Amino acid sequence: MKFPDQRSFIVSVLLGLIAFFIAHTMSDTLQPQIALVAAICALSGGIITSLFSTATPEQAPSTDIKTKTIYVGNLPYRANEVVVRHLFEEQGTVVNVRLLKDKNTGKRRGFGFVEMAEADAEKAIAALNDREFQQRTLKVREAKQKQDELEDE
DNA sequence: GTTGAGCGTT
Repeated sequence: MKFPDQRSFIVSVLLGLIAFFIAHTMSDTLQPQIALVAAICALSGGIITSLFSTATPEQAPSTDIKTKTIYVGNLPYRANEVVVRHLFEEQGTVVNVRLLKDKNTGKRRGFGFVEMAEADAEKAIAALNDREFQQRTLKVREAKQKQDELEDE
């Protein structure tokens, strides 16, 4: 039998041993069997805890899908996130949309990022790049990686 | 209220 969470198993064993020694040092006033019972209780308690802690190994399936971030440039300033999301949803499921605004003025800067599932993202890039959108020709590329994300891989 | 190449905010 393999423990899914080895760390909590080790912890439970250590707790059992500690409980055993504590009970053993007091065994002149206690029955020797009580020390053994205490150790078993601590050990089984730890095992049950470790089993429950790994009872939910799977996360939300939506966060498990491989997603790709798409750069969208040359957007009209008046375009909002809802409209952009709608445009990309023609090609697949949109996970997230971010249109960058100026930090100080809060005005839109005319480009943004759309996050989609990998397969949908490829489709969307091919279908929407150089496409007319509100009198403007969109620039749709695969986004460059952020600095923070370079460390993960 | 304006502008127009670009790759980054909670």
